[in-house]
Amino acid sequence: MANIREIAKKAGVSVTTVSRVLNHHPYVKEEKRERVLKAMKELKYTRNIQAVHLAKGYSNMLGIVLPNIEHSYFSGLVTGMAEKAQARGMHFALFQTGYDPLKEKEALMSLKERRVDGLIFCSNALSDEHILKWQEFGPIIFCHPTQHDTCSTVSIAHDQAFKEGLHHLAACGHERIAIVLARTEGANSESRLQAYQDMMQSLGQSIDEEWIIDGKLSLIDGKQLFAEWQKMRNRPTALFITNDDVSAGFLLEARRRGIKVGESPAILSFQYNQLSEALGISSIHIPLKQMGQEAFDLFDLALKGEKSEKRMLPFRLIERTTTVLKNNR
Amino acid sequence: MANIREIAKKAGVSVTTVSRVLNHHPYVKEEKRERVLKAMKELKYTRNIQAVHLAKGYSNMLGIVLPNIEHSYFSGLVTGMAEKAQARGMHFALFQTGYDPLKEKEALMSLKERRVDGLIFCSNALSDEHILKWQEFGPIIFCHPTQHDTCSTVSIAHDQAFKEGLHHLAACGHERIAIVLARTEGANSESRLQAYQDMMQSLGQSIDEEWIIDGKLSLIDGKQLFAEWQKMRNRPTALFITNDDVSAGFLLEARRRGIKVGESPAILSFQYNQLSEALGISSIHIPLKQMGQEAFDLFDLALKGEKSEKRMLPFRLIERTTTVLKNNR
DNA sequence: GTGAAAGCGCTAACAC
DNA sequence: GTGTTAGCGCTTTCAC
Repeated sequence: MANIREIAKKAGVSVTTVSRVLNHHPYVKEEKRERVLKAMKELKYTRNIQAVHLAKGYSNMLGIVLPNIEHSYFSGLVTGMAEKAQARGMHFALFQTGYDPLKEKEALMSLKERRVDGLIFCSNALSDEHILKWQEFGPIIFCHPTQHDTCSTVSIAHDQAFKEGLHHLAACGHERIAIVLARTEGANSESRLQAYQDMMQSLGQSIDEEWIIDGKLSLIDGKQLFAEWQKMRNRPTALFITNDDVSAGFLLEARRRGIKVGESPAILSFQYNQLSEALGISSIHIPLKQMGQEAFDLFDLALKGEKSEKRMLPFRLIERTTTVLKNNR
Repeated sequence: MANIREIAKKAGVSVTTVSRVLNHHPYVKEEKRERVLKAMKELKYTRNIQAVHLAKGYSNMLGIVLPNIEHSYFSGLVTGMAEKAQARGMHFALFQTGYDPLKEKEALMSLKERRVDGLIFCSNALSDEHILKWQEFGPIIFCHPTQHDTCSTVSIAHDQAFKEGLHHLAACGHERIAIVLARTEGANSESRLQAYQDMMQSLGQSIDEEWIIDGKLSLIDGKQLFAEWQKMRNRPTALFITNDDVSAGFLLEARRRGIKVGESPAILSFQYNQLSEALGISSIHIPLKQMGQEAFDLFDLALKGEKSEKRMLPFRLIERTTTVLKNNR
């Protein structure tokens, strides 16, 4: 593979001139530019991007850290980021963590090693503080709210959305409400638990510990959840499920067993993907693609040295068939 | 950020020795090694991976080329590849093409630029010949069968699977069978069309051009497909759908309208993901994750200079509720 | 075992 | 406008 020196020799110019042509520097005589271009074509030259990056001190590469790309929540985010990245001529690497802190650490190491110019974190097994210590090596963006003001974040107002969801269920006449989370130790979980407790208290309803369910992520988990719900001693009349795939699994299993979801059990979901739409599941819509796009924008701004920014995206509760006004007998 | 020279100075050794320590070269006196290690710790040293890659001439990076990560087929493949890549200490970049040949070209350029060491192609808007011309710059693996023997491939026996599917539908008593493809110009489409025509001929059934449907990719497309099916003048009794998401959309829409899928319409699907399983859709199971893993293995072997290899994975037709023996009245 | 020095391929002062 | 040259940070040959 030809390099810049060979091109220079062939075109009878210096390497600087070749470099100038390569980088569209204005001060190159047209005649020389053409000789260089010709030489490049003849030698089928392509610049070695690694050398460029080493010399320039960046990698033009974004790292996206997420638990699992098979989950529609994350693939939705990635799609938004990828669109923007592509438009900006930037590439990206995926770091799948499976919520493993060690894997997150590896992503952080890649930042320090300069494999990537920055990271967008959609996974947070490590604490925010810990992650943000690595900011000295490049921008880090979160897709969840955090109180640390040194980093940019984009998210919806999770606790507000969560409260609104609970209110909706209460307004439908439910008091015995369960919540279903992906992970109780997640970034949003604590404030959600608080909101849940507050709401239940205001309903004058004591919480059965069975009603706080976690570790539910997939369609299969949702199917299983239905079975578990049926077996509960103190069965809730409504489930607030923070993930569309789980909700879909629940609903499909209910239907399969001939049980209608709506009055009881009612389910309210989060995220709003194609599947929950097709199934008519009431859900709180998160604009995932937009969120991904804005996460990239924030990353790009941070690269340019702009100061950090917290962006809050709108959410929307969409009532479908799985939450209806309950006949309180 | 400290570099190797500063470490050398601090430890009172040469850069060579530092490099040896970094690369676990055996010939370093224990005492010096410890001094170096100490200096690295004190200066919080991390090697600049770009410099390493430039010097070594590789990037330790795999490029995965696919149309769209939001599609479960591709995220399934990626999951398999990512597992293996991670275990091998290799990173990967995603190239989403949306079936756009220009985007595929960009991935090929990244190979030539040495941004990635090789590519796994799960998208093929460009012809195989065209893509394989770029092999001089690094290994290229296909996830579809190809007659070119210079590259490694992993896939299931698509046409055989397709034939088996058609036979199954015929055995259920169907003669008026439609096929639903993602794209008629895809890699497998030609042989599928041939198999379809052969089968229909052997059933003594002429093909209505309405029965060859393409451009169906998503759940929404599947819902719409159901509506289209209902409006057909010459309505087929069975649809062979080459994609689980489309099948699921079709089935859900049918159910919503109170129409039972099984005898007519019957649907047979391809891929077998969680959703089609939950819905009880008859489907031809493709071991996606394994396919991804083996694709990576082949890539790794190719990097090591091993000769190319064609791997064929087993498929399995799983009968569920959407194909049943038809009462031919 | 160890170090000097010549790369890897490109960029960007700086001088002309 | 153009060329010389010193980096970017690491690896690796070669001599000792």
